[in-house]
Amino acid sequence: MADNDYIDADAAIVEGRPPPLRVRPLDRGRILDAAVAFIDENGLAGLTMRRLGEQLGVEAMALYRYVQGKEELLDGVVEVLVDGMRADDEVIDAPRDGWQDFVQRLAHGVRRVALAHPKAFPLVASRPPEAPWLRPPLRSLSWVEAFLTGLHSEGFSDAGAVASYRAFSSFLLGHLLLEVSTHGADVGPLDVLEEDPEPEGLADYPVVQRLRAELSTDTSAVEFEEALEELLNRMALLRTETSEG
Amino acid sequence: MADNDYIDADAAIVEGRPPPLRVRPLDRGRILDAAVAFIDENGLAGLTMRRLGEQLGVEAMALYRYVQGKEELLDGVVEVLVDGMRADDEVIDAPRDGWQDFVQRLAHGVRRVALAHPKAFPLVASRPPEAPWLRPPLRSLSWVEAFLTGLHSEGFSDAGAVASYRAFSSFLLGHLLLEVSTHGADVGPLDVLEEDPEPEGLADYPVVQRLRAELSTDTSAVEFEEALEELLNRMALLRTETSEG
DNA sequence: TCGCGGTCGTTTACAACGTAAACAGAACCA
DNA sequence: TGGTTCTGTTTACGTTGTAAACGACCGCGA
Repeated sequence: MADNDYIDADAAIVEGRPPPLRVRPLDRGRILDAAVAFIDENGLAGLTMRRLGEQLGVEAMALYRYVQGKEELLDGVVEVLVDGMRADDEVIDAPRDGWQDFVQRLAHGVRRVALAHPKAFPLVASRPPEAPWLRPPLRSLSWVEAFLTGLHSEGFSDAGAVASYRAFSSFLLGHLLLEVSTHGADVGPLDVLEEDPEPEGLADYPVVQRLRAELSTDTSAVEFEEALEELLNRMALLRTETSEG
Repeated sequence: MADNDYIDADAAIVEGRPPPLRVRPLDRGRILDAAVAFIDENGLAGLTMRRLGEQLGVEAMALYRYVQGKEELLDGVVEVLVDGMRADDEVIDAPRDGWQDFVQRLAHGVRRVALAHPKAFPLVASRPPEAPWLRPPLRSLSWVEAFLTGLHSEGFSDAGAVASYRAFSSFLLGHLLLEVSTHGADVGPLDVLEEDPEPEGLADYPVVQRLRAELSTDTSAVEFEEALEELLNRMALLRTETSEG
């Protein structure tokens, strides 16, 4: 497509303008961001090397200079999301108002990203971890380091910190995937989610039919907070344990 | 491929044998079972209409008489798994030794399937639910009906039963996906998981490096039981609540 | 016995995909 | 100026999901 939309670099130079470098040099970061945006809009299944290139004004093969292939591109998307979980308003790398506040801020950072990218978040959960000591969704070394160091500095034992890491992981995974799954998760090629679905097949399931409204209402926000509170209670127990199991 | 490996039906009939119907008539159930087996062996990414047909001794297009397409096939796989969660030794459709035992048996039924099919289980978690009142992983009407009815018969209020359903769902999702993700989840085309990975990049992450062994050890079995116990405690509170939030 | 629709699987075909390899223009450094 | 490098394009190939036409077998009524 790009055939003569190059900028005349020579003309620019003689006029004293800074060299415009064509249109824009393209780099791994831009590609990854574009991929996230694409998934947000079109769903994971719609992501294609060719279409992603098109969105960047470039041919598909151009991407291969910055990512090894599609698999690595998806890993990069996960990387972007995981890193994005920390870039909150403030730095949240270390506890400042106690470990409970620390953990709360981390949890909300993760949730914010999950809700911002509901169609991409399942990737964070389902891609195989790159090391056995990294579990989704906190699957980056710096994340885990920050988490363990933070708890450690607040009086957690090694075992208590590790146990907390696991409890925190499964808490986030369960609640956020559930929340995100109601709000357009995986989604096939191009799916049209019908709004108010079949009231027919429910005949054999009277209880579901009766509680259909309650089951459909989205209470995930308060549930998240309540469950987070419980997690903190559990972690408080882990903190004061001397031995462990 | 099948060109003359048809059985001579006439010869069979004159000899009094039952009509052999070629080799085997192929049906939706066999296709779905084969798909599950295929994912177990080769991973989700390796599943292909052609390869699945090949495994069934049939051309790819033959499958299209029983499933609409690949999307519907994957939905069928989820269906098989979800149904398989109930087919335990005993029927677990109703409480018999109290609701706690009931919930425990359900949980272990789900866990058994997740561990039996670690590469397929993420499908149960990440496919979009077919109705807003069904949440993964208990995403079938009969499952939810059994769950709610069971709790209801044990003294749970409507709101308490629904809240329990949600807590149960996110509990299962979190713990089982975490467990399964360490044991070969999504996995790309054909991936060779290295065993003992890079000890190099850990230089900047001393705490992770020091706790690397603890982080890698698999304690999911006991964690599952402990967290299940906590869930039961939470549900016990839900049961005795008169009003709700 | 004949034929005739129905069922089941195959064959052929095509657009779209991921990606290797060769290429071409711009940028840079001598 | 003339390579060398950097960046994106072009071309090409094998694989995928799937529509459409086809053909072999079955069971049937005449």
